[in-house]
Amino acid sequence: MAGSEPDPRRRIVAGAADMISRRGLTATSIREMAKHAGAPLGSTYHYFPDGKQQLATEAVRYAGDLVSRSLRRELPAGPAAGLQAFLDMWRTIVLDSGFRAGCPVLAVAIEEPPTDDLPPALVAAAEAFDQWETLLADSLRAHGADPGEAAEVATLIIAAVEGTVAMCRAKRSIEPLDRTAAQLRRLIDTVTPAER
Amino acid sequence: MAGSEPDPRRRIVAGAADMISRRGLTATSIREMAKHAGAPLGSTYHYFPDGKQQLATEAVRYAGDLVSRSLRRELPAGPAAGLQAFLDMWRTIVLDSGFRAGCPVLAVAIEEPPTDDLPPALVAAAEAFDQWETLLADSLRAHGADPGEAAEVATLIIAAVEGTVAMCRAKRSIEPLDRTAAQLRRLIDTVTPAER
DNA sequence: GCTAGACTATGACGGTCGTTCTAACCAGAG
DNA sequence: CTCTGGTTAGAACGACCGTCATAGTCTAGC
Repeated sequence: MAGSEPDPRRRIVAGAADMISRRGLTATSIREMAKHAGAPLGSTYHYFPDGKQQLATEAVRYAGDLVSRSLRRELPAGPAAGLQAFLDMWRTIVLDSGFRAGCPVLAVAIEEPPTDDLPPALVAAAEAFDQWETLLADSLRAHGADPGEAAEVATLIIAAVEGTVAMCRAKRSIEPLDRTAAQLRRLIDTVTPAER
Repeated sequence: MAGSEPDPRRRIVAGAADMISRRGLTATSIREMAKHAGAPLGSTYHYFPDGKQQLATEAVRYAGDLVSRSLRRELPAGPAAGLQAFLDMWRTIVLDSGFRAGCPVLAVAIEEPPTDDLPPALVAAAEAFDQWETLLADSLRAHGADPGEAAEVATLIIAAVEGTVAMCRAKRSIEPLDRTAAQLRRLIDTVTPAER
C-alpha cells in the first residue's frame, strides 16, 4: 500500500503516517515503521537523526499536506466540493483498511505530551488542523458566508468529520460518516447564499 | 483527582479511564494505572483477572456511563440542555487537565485491533457512542424533530464534539469548542420547532 | 582502480512491557 | 487462639522499546 514509492525516505514517512493512523504514535515502534517501509532499522536513524519524534513530525506534516492539497484542488469548485473531497478521502481510508486506519493527525493530537513543552509532532498536528480550517473558511467566505460564521462552520466540519471517522472505526460501519455528510452538506447550503 | 474513592476496584477503573483519555490505551501501562490509583500491581490482576483488556473495557464503560448519566439528567429539559451538559463536561476535562486529557472512548476507538476479532474495549467504545447518540436523538424527536434527521443530528453532535476536543488539545486552546458549540446550538434550534 | 561519502547490517545498552508466580500479610469467624 | 480467604509484596519470565555504535557494503567522481 506504500511500497511503490522509489524514494526510501518518502516511503518511510508515508508508511509511518499510515501506521500512526492505525495504532497511534506511542504504540508504533520505529522497528515496525522500518519493516513496514521495507527499510532497515539503521536507515531510519540515518534519514531521521532526531529519531522517532522527527519521523512522527514529518509523518503528520505529510498527511496534513496530502489533505491540504486535495482541498486546494477541489475548493475552487466551491465549499461543497471541498467537503466532498474531504469526506471521500476518509471514506476510502476507512473502508480500504477494513475500519483499521483513520487520521494520523487526530491520533497524534490526542497523545499526552510527556513533558511540559510541546513535542513538534503535536505542533504539526495543530498546524494541519489550522490549515484545513483556513482553506475551508476562506472558500465559505468567498461564496458569501458571513466571515465569523465561516470560521465556526469550518471548525465544525473538520472536527465533525474527524470525530465521525473515529466513530466509524469503533462501530465498524461507514453509516455515521454518511449521516454526518448529509448534515454538513445541508449546513453549507444554509450559510452560503444560493448561487446561479 | 481520583484518589478519594474508597472502593479500590472502582478507584482503579476511574484512574484507568483518566490515563487512557490522556495517553491512549497501548501507551498506558498496567503498572502506571496501579500507581495512579495508589494500588499495588498485584491488585490489578486480582480485581481484573483477564488483565489489561478487562481493565480497559471497564474503564471505557465507566466513562460511557458517566456521560450517559449526565445526558439522562439534563435531557428532560430539552436537547439544547443536553448539548450544554455534554459540552460543559468536556470543557471542564480539557481545561482542568491543561489540554492533556480528552475522551477515553475516542482514544480506544482509534486503536487498531491487534487480531481479526474485536477486543471488548473497542466494542464498549462503540456501545458508548451508540448510547449517547440514542439519548440525544430520542430527545430531538421528543421535541418535534423529524425522526430521520434526529438521528443524523445526534451523530453529528457527538462526532463534532469529540473531534473538537481533540482539536482543542492539539491547539492548546478552548476556542474550537466554543465555535463548534455555537454552530451546534443553532443546528438544534433549526431542527426542533420553536417552543412555548 | 581508488577513495569519499551515502547507506546498510548487526548487535548491544538499559529500560519497560504484560503477565505469572509464590510467599507473606491481615481481617474476621469459629 | 487458630484458621481461612481476600489482598499485597516482590521477584521473575521472555519480549519489545528507543537509541546508539561499529563494521561493512555500495556507488560516484576522479
